[in-house]
This record gives sequence, structure tokens and C-alpha cells, in this order.
Amino acid sequence: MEDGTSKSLGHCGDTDDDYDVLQWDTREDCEVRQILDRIADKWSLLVIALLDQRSLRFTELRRKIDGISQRMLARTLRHLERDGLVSRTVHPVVPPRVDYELTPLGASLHHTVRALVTWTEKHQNEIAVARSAYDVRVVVEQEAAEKEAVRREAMARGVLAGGR
Amino acid sequence: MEDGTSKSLGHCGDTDDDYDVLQWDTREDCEVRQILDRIADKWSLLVIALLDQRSLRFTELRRKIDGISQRMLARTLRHLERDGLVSRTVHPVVPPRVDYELTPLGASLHHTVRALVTWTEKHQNEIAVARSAYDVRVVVEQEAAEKEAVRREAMARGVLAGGR
DNA sequence: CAGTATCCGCTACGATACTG
DNA sequence: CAGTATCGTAGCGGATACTG
Repeated sequence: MEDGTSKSLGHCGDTDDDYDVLQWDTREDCEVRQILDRIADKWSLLVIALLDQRSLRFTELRRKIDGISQRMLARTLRHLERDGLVSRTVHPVVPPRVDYELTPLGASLHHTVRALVTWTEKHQNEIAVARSAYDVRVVVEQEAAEKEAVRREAMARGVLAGGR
Repeated sequence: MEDGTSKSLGHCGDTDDDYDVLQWDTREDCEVRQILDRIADKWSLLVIALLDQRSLRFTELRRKIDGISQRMLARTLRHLERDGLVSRTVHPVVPPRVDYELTPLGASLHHTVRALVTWTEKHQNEIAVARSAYDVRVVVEQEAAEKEAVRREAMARGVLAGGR
């Protein structure tokens, strides 16, 4: 619907008095943030990765991406098209046929996306281990806290009893 | 939600009759998808990128990340901690001091995150151009469609008038 | 300072129905 | 087939208040 791209800026990285080595602006309205949020959303990564293999039709994408609704696929594709990452080709035949493929810009992104996916695949076991370790720690700490509470209460009662 | 299928996972990439070169499972419940969604969310990328510079305290992070609420920062940090990407160190002093830093695992991710950010910075102008081009196209097409509609209506009325 | 707890609005998203 | 339009809902995320 609306779209707040009224900002003229071209590079928004060097303003605050308090910034340091960070090479990238963290401000909310920064264009980089916006683009990043768009690219790194739930479906875009999937679509980009799939389209790198070859161009695909709407329904092919739909079938390949488990759990996506037409709505979200259409939305995602339009966003990617708008950002110039994906091109849309309508073949005037019946039944209608629409092909999606990565633009050169999109293809250049894919290299990075692939790296991210590869990293995730490579480390998913470590992450799984870390998660269970964390979950165990939380439970243990909770139990310890409960015992501590009981102990204190008992002590307080002891003091009370002694003071009478 | 439900998950009735007894998957022989361990590696979940090769089941359907219709799969191709894609090296990564697109299914919703796949662990890779879940991890990706977590890493690539609105704040995680920021936090990881910031922590690569040096370890930071809670409030330092809060101040550096424009627009984040305590709630989201705490949430994000706990998620990252749970996934073993960030370590949390409590210094028992007053006032309390808590340092966050990347674990080796988190540091290895950062390399990839950095690549993503760099790509975005590099191509933000191209994307901006693509966007305005797209927006113009949409407006033009809309206007054309409206004129077409008017034309047809006029023709229809003409036919009606002639047929009377 | 470094959080957690509570409330709550907004919108992202899915399900469904309809169009060219 | 390739979408758009409409509606209902769940949960993301912000604001505020409270704790250790």
C-alpha cells in the first residue's frame, strides 16, 4: 500500500557523534536496514535460492516451497521484482505461463545467500547441541532457585520460632 | 503444527519424486529453515554485526541499535545465546554489568553476515533505481488500463446506440 | 544497570473465494 | 494457470511498569 521512500539520501552512514568502527548505519530508516529486512525475510531467501537453479513458473515455485500460500508467493515475487532481483516474463499463451528468473543483480545476491545456507547446514548440529544445553541449564537454574526459596522460607520460620 | 509423517531425517533433502538439483530442503519443518528464520530476523543480524567489533554491554547495544526496545533486545540476545552464537557474562558487581560477545560459532557466522551487508551497501543504488522504475511502470500500466476501460465502455455505448 | 511481566495495537500471514 | 480481493486471526513487537 503505502511506501515511505520519500527520502532522498544516497548514503546514510556518518552522522551521529557516537559512532565507532561499525561500517554500517544502524538507524532504523536507513536504506540498508530496509533492504536487508526485505531480502532476509521468511520466503525471499527460498525463492532466490530456487531461482538460481533455473527459471521457474509460479506454480513450480509454489510446489517447491512447502508451506507457502499463493498470497505470500505472489507478494514475495512482486517485492523481489520491484527490487530488481527477479524478472517476470509473461508468455501470451493459453493457459497463461509466467516465468520468473533471477536478474544479474539477483544472481549476484545468490552467491551470498548460498553462503548463508551452507553455513547453516554445516553448523545445524552445533546449534542443536547448544540449544539443548541451554534448555537444560535453564531448567536446572529454575530448580535451584526454587530450592533456594524454600530454604530461605524455612530459615525465616526458624528465626520466627526461635524469637517467640 | 502437527507432524504426522515419520521422516527418516538426519538429512532431509531427498524425498519427493519431484526434486532437482537443489541442495537444501525447502520443507517447513526443516531445521535449516528454522535456523535461517531465526538468524535472518529483524534484529539478529544487527546484533551479530555489532558484536563482531567487540563485546558489548546490554545498554551499549541498546544505544547502538536505533529503534530496538529492551524487550526485543533481551529476546534477541537470549535466542542468540540459546543457539550458541553469543555468550553472556555476568560480572557480580554493582551496578550489575553483563557483557555479550560472539562465540566462535557466532564469529564464523559473522563472516557471512558481513558479506550480506556489504552486498546490500554495494547495490543499494541499483535497488533504489529498480524500485522507482517499477513504481513508474505500475502507474503507467494502471493509467493505460483505465483508458482502455473508458474506450471499451464508449464503444459499447456506441454499439448500443447503433442497435437502437 | 539489566533485565522480566503485562498489556495491547498492528500487520503479517493463511484460508477462501473470485477473475482474466 | 496465475494471479487479486477480502476477511479473520495469531503473534510480533512497542510502551509501560515493576524487580534484583
